[in-house]
Amino acid sequence: MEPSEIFKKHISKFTTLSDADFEEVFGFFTVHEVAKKETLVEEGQLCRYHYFVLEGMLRQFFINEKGTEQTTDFALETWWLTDNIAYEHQLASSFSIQAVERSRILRISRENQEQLLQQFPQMERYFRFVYQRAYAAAQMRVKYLFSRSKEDFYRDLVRKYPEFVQRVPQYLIASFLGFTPEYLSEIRRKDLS
Amino acid sequence: MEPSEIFKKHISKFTTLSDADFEEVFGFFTVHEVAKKETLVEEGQLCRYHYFVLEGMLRQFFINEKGTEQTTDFALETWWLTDNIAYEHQLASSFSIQAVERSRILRISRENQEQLLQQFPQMERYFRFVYQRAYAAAQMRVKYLFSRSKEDFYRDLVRKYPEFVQRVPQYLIASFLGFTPEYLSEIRRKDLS
DNA sequence: CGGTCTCTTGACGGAGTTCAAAGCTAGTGG
DNA sequence: CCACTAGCTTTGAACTCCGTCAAGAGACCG
Repeated sequence: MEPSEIFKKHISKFTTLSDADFEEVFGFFTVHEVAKKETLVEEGQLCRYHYFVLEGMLRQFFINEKGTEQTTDFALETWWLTDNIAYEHQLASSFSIQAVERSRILRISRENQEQLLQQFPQMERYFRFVYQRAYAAAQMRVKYLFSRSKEDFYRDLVRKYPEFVQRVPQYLIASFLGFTPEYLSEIRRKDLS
Repeated sequence: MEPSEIFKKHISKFTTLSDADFEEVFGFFTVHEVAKKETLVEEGQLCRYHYFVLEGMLRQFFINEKGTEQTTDFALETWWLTDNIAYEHQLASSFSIQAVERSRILRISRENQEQLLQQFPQMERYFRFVYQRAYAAAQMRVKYLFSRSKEDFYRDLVRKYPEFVQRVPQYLIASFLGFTPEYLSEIRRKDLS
């Protein structure tokens, strides 16, 4: 499917735009191919763009005090991703963003997004939904982080998103769930017997 | 300060409304006094409203598997709070919401909020900012939860928000940081010597 | 096939929990 | 306005989950 088609389909879930308007709106974005493990944002650098995943998968992570990568988020098809604070105020980013797989994405700069919203106020509604949904997901994530043991994190993930667990290497699963690959290994061993 | 004044001041940070429009917008909300420990939303029940804190403090929590309250969020003056998923889709709530202190709040129902947004599209911009900010805060929260020990959680909180730590009982601090009151006590003892 | 990622195994240690009991404090009613 | 009590906070001992370190076994890519 064409990038514009994917994006149009997503927008039309939340707001209405004429075909002519959509063409113009789409002009604010650029399409990019990114290779597996390619970095889009580097922790500590400016975060200039907001990313929309057309195909593939991005992840957000930071380097913790022990010097290991802690993954905080994955973005799959039709999800937006950026370091919101760094993007909004054009500050140094607290996270890196990297492609997990070969991906196709849309990208928009801070200035373009602001201009887009000025010119097409209907897009305020679209982004209101996008942020509301993302916030709701983050709220549930926090609840989840507090409600279960690390062992349960893994078991639940396997039960709810088996294809995702297949799609992603184990060390990233461990990094996302906040524990060591060694411990993940131990859980998996238990599951076999 | 008058409720309408507090709210108007907040709205005007993000969008512009004429005085006449503001009057009408304000009509979609109702003002309420809530007593200390009064419950606004009960886990498992419908979450009918979105709350805006004028004065005082609300908290959001759930009952974890061990049967103890886990606080996930506090909302102070000018912050919005609700269970976003339950509110948006009018489903059973995953959280309870309770007043920590005697508070004054604004309240809007799901239907009214939708109608408000239809009638005053400028308010889409306002809520877009509200959710964007809340999402950004939640994103940093997740990073934070992964990057420090529980001992550091407490130390950082005291350093960054000493008035807040004074304002709230210790068992709520422990519940918010995700550890036991006993362990909090142990940390405090260390700090004295 | 050779080397570099990735995953597994096991021994040990420490941060944080649990349980039980005692000391404190603040709000309530008399 | 004082006294009583329920609810908060502190202590200490035993225990557990999970991280660390080190080393070996697979697996995948050029």
